[in-house]
Amino acid sequence: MGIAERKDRQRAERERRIIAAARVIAEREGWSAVTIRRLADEIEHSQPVLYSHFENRDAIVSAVALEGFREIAVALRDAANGSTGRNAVKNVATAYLDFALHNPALYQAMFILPTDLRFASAETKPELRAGFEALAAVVTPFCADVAVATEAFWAALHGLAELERSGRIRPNVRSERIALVVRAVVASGK
Amino acid sequence: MGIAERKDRQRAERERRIIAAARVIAEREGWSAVTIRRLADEIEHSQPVLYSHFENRDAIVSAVALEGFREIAVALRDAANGSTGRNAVKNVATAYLDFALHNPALYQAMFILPTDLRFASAETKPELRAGFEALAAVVTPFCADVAVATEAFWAALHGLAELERSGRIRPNVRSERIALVVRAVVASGK
DNA sequence: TATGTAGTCTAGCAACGCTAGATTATCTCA
DNA sequence: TGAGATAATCTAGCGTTGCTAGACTACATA
Repeated sequence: MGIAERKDRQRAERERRIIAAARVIAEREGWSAVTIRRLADEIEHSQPVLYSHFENRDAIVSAVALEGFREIAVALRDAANGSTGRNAVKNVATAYLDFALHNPALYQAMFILPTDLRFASAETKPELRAGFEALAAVVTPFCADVAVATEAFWAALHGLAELERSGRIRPNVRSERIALVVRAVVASGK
Repeated sequence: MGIAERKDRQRAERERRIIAAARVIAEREGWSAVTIRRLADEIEHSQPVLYSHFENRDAIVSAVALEGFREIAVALRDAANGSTGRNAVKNVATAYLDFALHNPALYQAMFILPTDLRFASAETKPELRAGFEALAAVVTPFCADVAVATEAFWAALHGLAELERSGRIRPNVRSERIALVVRAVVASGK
């Protein structure tokens, strides 16, 4: 009987719609506009239904964040593809900032809002590793301790994204800052 | 008559107590525990009194953040004092991370939570400039475009602080990452 | 056709930021 | 000194939030 399967499919589809609605509302009106009641309206069900999918509101944010980690990994890999050495570093750095600044709410879910995602440990989900590894890949040719260098590279990019997003550094010299970071990564190698 | 002066003093003292209470609670239990009712209890007044001091809850966070900007400027200047060149860069970088990681709630108010503070423009308050200038001072010997280099240096430090605070990078290799950033700043000069 | 089970909804709790309007304390001036 | 104006403060409550207990409904099994 395919009844159970159909129900499973419908349930999964509903969950997808919750996550998609949360993301759209967050990107359009900010995360404070993403309320349980609003999401319930959006999927045309009552509020308790949301709690049969997610433990609480934070878990919904986490689900959106996870989507973001999958997407940024793809974006970074794409950016690295076809180029090597210094150019690869620059392309990846630029892609990272583009991603962060074009999807501010998504990036916020990934890095700012409280989530239950685990990092930097053995049980870190592969989705969360993928982006890090894309950064590591382009950094590798230039350094001895890849792990440390990648963490520093990542931190620089995250800092640039956050400070620019919150209006603390000048938007019009972004490429100069990127150039500086790229030069630092490349120079640290020799 | 000193009556008006006494009242002004008492009012200022009460405002100080509100800010101090907010900071203590935030540092102990997180910013979500900092509610208007809780602060009103703490200063032994009713809630509306708080709104005679601050426009809304965000303004209280901003006041705490401003305190943080004053303190970090002092910490960075102290760290730079007495050393020069490469050592000064390293001391300031270390002091920045120590400050951020020892006062997580304060740092969060300064950089993460929504506030009405203005940055990177003509009417930026001097308190907000001071820290930036302390960073600029130690970077200056090593670069042509000081403004851009300082922004990048700041971004790297902020990224390191944030990623470590949120458990995304390994705490036990902090000094290696700092060394790398310092090397990058120094190398970018020549 | 009766019974058990999953799924969903209605209704409401406690806590939140914030505020209108009543109340109390303080100052001014005849 | 006492009456009226002004300023400071409080009580009480609005609308909204995340979350949930308990009622209800639809469906599968016997």
